Amino acid sequence: MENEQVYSAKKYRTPDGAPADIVIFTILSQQKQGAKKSLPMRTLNVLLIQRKSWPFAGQWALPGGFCNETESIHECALRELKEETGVDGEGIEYFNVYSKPGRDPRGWIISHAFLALVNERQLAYRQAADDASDVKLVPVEEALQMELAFDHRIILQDALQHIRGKMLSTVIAEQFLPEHFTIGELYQVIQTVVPDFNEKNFIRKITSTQSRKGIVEEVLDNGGKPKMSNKYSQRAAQLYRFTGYVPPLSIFS
Amino acid sequence: MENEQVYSAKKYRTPDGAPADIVIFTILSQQKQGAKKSLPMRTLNVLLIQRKSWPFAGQWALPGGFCNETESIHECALRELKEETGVDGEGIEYFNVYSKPGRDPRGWIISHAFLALVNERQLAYRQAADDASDVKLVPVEEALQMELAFDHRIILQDALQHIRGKMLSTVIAEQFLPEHFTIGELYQVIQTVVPDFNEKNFIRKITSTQSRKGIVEEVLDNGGKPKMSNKYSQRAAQLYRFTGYVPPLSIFS
DNA sequence: GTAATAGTGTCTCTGAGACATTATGAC
DNA sequence: GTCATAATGTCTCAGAGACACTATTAC
Repeated sequence: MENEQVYSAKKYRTPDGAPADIVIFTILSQQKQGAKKSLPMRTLNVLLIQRKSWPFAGQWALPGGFCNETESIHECALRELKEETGVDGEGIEYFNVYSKPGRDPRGWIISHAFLALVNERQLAYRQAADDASDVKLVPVEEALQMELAFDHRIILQDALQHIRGKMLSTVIAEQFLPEHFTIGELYQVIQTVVPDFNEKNFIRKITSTQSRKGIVEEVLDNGGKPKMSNKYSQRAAQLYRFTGYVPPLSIFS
Repeated sequence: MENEQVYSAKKYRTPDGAPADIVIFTILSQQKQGAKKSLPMRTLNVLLIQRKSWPFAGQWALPGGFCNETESIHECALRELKEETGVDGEGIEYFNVYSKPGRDPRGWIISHAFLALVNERQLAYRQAADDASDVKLVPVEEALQMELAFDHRIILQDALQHIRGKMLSTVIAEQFLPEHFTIGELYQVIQTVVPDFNEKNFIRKITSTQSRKGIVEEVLDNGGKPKMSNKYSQRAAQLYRFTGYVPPLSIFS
């Protein structure tokens, strides 16, 4: 049996590595100046590292690293996320593989791309990892203009498209929100990721429309009264939380 | 540079192979007996091959094969599909990677799973390929009960879940249909893949509902009159085709 | 008062759901 | 006439869209 394994494994040219690359998205908030209480400016950012060794030394790239034999690629991505950002993420998702011959000058290297949505607050302790001389958050629009290492621009584009679809069809917005949030915050998060998103009576649809009822629910305080927040406005807004329910989607309705 | 490549590539333990496995779905139709003209029984089937060599010799498995250095994994999957079924498929889709340590007794082998939807008619010339002693189509429900090689049962389960989501959110039903089809056929194809699918006034929704208008369009004959078909019924039914339009989906409407 | 956001009232028109009903045409 | 499927009629009620209006409260 051991013989057979060796035989089979060495018969052909084998890949030179199977890394996981992670597109780590976060939303940065910036207090609008002038206004005292107002909804912040939010921007979708992506975490990039500056490579310090060949190939593409000095260029910016997505964080990632090679997978070991003893872990699955998913575990590898979690490990890299932890190393790169200090985040114990659960919300990572695999979305594509990149294997075009010649994509990596080091050889035949098949990259597995993940995306992670990380709350700005969780990124407080981020630091440069072993093979990066620097780490920074870059607004996605800006990152897409940069000359990233490898095929990382393509990966970023794909990730962005993927996250946009997910933002509207699932409840991943919760990754960017505190546990309790106002409808205004939710709306703003969706718009930050999907700029085209524009729903007129959003509060009504999300809170009282029959078919979507159950996506969010109101948060009550000890006395059974709705919890409110006036963090962003003079008039306090009601707080909601996600229930975990996701309505089924169908183009055939 | 050449030195650096070799250095980098040989520094670590590298994978022993990166295959593509393909879940090939097809719908088989069976004339109902008794009735002369009636909609056929349709069953979702998956193509399996019987392995003739170690490991899992004699067991049934998904078709697939190892990727070469000179091709992307996507190209590899297309090649395997062609070899296995003779189909020049365009409609293949990558959906997941399987890399759990120990999943393949031959070593560290990371499998990339694709799915293909193939029309029953295109499968006419299928034949056993090099590393398979037999090929057959198995109803998915049955295949899920079988002891498949490797982690192929899991892969099949994931593929099935994936195709069900896609069937309702995109227009992949067209892969299973002739160019011109009746609303009844479309309905039946959807139901074959998604047994729970049950829409009451389907014909109205698909043909006259504003928001879905444009998914299908009527087919006209030379004289500008709607084309009809009475293949499945005494009363002729109108024929439609897909336009390629897919309405956007959102849980926030 | 003003600013900035939260939330409601009201009207129209589309369309989903539920069925019953009618249409067609080979046999 | 029968059978099997195709298609329409009709009613109700949910809900999307538009947009003006009111509410709250720190400053």
